[in-house]
Amino acid sequence: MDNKSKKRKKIIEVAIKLFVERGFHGTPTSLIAKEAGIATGTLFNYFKTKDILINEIFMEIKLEQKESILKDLDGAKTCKMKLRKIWNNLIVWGIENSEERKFINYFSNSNFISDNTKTEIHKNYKFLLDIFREIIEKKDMKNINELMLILNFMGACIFTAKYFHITNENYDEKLSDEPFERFCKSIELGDED
Amino acid sequence: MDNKSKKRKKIIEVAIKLFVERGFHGTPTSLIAKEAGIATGTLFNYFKTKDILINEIFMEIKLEQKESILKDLDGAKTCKMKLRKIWNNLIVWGIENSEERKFINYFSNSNFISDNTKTEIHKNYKFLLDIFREIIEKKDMKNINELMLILNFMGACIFTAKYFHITNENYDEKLSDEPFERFCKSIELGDED
DNA sequence: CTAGAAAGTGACTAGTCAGTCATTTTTTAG
DNA sequence: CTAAAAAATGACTGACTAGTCACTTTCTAG
Repeated sequence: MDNKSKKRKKIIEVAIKLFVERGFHGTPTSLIAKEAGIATGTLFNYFKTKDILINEIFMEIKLEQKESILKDLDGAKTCKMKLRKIWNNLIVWGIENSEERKFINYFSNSNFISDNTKTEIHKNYKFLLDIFREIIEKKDMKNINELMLILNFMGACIFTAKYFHITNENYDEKLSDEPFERFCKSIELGDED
Repeated sequence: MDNKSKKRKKIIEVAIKLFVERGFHGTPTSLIAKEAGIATGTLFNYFKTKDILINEIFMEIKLEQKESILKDLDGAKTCKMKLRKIWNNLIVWGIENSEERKFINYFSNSNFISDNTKTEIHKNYKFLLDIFREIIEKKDMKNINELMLILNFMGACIFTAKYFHITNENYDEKLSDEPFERFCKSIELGDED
């Protein structure tokens, strides 16, 4: 990686940490620059405004998160295997990228992230819908509410992740599998599906 | 209610809205005062500092939320009836108190809320633990992880609520009951339990 | 080496903010 | 009514901030 990319990465890294710790307006650009080891003016060579900075950070994290979620998904043959892969990938990403996870959690519903950014990300997360549509079709769950089902899955997954954040325990795939199996049981998704 | 309580309530009401819209540091005390129809100095007669203001708001909302969750819980005889009551109460509270819900969602994990406030609230939410301990005992689920079970329930409930926030549909208890029944099925909690 | 381009710098500007306090207005009690 | 207490006011202070820009340093291509 060239010097410029490195510096850019460093800015983003410290900005994530500071924004999570102190909020958007609570974090002076001068402090971000100082922590990144550059002058204030230099920061604005990389990001035109503070608003653009936080939006680009948000976008980049969400795209990285997406890549992590999709990792090794091709190897999963059945729907249940796919869901388990996503489940584990998402939780592990949150544990291994703690600051990024907090950043997303904190700013997802804030007005600092523009509608434009939110729309762009939404497009990039359509893949989740496709996976669930496959399940609904295969299991012939005609009457189920699609969005409700996805939210159920995400809720179960995110709150399982929360368990590991709260307790600070190392990730235990066997323990994490219990709520996953409960979720599958609740929609009668078997190993063969 | 006397004039002082009314004015205090008005300050809290507009502060919630503004904090959600603009963040903590993005909301000047002068603006809060203006929107509440008082002078800046008056605001500080009611709340000694801006920090105290946001912490008191957080505390009051959480206590109101608790009261709502517990409403009519005495009438529920079985464990499942209790859970269903909590489930509905929590979702309805979030729909009827949209700004308060957003405020809690936004600031729960922020550093603007002091550890003191967080600890105090934690004490006030122990009742949830008791209800789940009763279920675990009754259903003889010795090997289940207590915290994980509670988080599963909360996740399912909160993300079902999210469905209604996203779609902006009116609350449909029948639709909401589907994920609730799925949750019960997943832990084999029947109507008789 | 050199000269022009690119990157970096930080003092500075114009504006903002939390909280104060001397003063005014309103309320209360006799 | 009156006088003292309580509540409200808003101009003001000292501190801070996003973003600029004239200047310096570093890099690059010939």
